[in-house]
Amino acid sequence: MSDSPALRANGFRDTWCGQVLGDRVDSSARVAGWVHRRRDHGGLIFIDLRDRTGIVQLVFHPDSSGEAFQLAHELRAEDVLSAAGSVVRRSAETVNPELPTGEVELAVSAAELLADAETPPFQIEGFSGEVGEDARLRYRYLDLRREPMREAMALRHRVTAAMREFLDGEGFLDIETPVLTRSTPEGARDFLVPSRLQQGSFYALPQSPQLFKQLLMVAGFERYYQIARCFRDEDLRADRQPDFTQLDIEMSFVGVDDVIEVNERLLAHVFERVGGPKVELPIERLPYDEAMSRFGTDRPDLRFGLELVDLSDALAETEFKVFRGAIESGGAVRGLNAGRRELPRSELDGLISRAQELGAKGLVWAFREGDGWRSPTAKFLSEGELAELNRRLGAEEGDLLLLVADRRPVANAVLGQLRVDLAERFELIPADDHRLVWVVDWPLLEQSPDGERWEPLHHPFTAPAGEFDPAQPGEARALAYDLVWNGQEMGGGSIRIHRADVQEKLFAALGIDADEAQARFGFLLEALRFGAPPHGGIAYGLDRIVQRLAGADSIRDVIAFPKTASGADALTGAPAPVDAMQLKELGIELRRRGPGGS
RNA sequence: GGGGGCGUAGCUCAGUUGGUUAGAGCGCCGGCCUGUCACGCCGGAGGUCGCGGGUUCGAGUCCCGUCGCUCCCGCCA
Repeated sequence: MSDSPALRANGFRDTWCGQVLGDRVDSSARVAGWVHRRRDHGGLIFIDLRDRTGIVQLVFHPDSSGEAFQLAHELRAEDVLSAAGSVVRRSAETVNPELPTGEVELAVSAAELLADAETPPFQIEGFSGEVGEDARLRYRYLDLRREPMREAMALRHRVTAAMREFLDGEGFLDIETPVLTRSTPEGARDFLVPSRLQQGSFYALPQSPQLFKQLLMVAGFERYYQIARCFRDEDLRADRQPDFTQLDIEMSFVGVDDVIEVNERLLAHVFERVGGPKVELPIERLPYDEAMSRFGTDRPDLRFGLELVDLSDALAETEFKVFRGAIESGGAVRGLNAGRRELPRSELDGLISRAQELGAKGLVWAFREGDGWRSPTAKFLSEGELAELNRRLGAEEGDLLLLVADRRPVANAVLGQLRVDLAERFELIPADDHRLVWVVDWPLLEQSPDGERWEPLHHPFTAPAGEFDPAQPGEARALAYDLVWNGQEMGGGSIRIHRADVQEKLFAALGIDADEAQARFGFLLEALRFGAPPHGGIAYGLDRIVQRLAGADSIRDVIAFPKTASGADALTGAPAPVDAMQLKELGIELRRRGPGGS
């Protein structure tokens, strides 16, 4: 092994691999990194050396340094190497146009093996097919060496850097809030942390810094932001992790338009800085009611049509019991025209299954044929009804029509999702198209599924538009806004209640009596009595934003150390049992789940 | 909590109707090679077919259970 004290005396490197470029020809360079690939020609050895910035080709000649040449012969993938030599221009026929550093190479005169590596469980360089997630997560530190992950992490950094740059320029202060806190009602299940000093009591990890940022407004900071870790103990999805990151923003003395205005400039700045899609300002705003009626969802994907149509009043007199029943019980018949399609019966059945999975009792499919329908349902409808449905759906010969008769929220949810499924199935979504939209004018409250209570659509600190009338809770509108990007929710926020009496009124409407309100949110109500400015803000799902910008399928691909679908960390083995001693200190006893237990 | 998909060499995968010795590519190991860059050529090693049970003369293949990964529904902004 070559041991070069001289090399190390000068430091391990003076140049990043990716920066060994044409302008350094005839100068010396010292690089350090990982052995990406070795091409041993017997009397001449090439090593591709990789660091975070890229790859450079090292050339080892036996006559320039026998010692280094011998070392190069023994190198293996992922060995850690420092090498010094002179940067030389490659001859024209040996230039590698695929490589940014491909016009030059480093003719090595000295090299030192800094660490040797076992054969990695999967290949770091490309061309090994897509590596399975089990292996990637188990050896995440190796997965992170691979180019897509290096790029994702660098992109994520550039995104947060651009966010900080913009917000700093706008006078926002970055202030941290506690991670050990108390449960706040964002709606999700809390992660709990037992207290040792106060046994039987628990901290909750924050689902968002919501209450603390409101307190910061009371404190007079006026403009705050934080790139904040948030925790929600719910099942995972491709775009949901139990711990995730928000860009959290709050401002004082603002209304909806003020918050939106700053945030539009923020988004335009960030996207421009990281080479994201061009953001046309102002971003389109879509009222909640319109989103629901046209797209069946509060997070519509505007990149394609297939809009929903209400058909109820064309069917008021229908003999078809399924439709009639839905309408008479206060529901609706809604439909969409998927365009001229051919689908085998198996796929139509698949659509029905999907509709049922989404909560519908059934799904009517039909193809327009002449003045009527080719459909199992056609025989239940009159000629006049069929003609009118065709007219309303804009159905032309051969168009596939889908109808759902149900309670309005169900009909919307089902058709809203089928609309997206069909757009993907028929490839109706233009590549490289991006549509941002603010969904605004939200209802403040909605009825709980059992119809017993009113619940906030956002959270209970959202300000109502105008006076809140407790006698008409369903009528109230919220000063709230969500940012939707290609049908995915990227962020949401609202103007907050800044008066204690209004906040108390809202708690009451939510069924939280004065005592409970005092116990859970007394500190907030108290703070609001000490001069709280009007304020509002927003929180973005940072992981989702970076995912979209990276074109990744899952937020796991833009998180350095994500959890698996079962909430485990495949690398560290968390969550894991703890010592009996630790439990004892916390005053916690584990009850073993026995055969008769539950 | 429910439904779907997957689990075979280090990695990515193939494996027919249940049939005798389970394959490929890449990687790995050894040898040769002075202009390669997915280097090339020659040779080689490497398997608890996730795990447990069952059916069968015989199971990678069929059945039951279980574990893990993943997608979706519920849940969750």
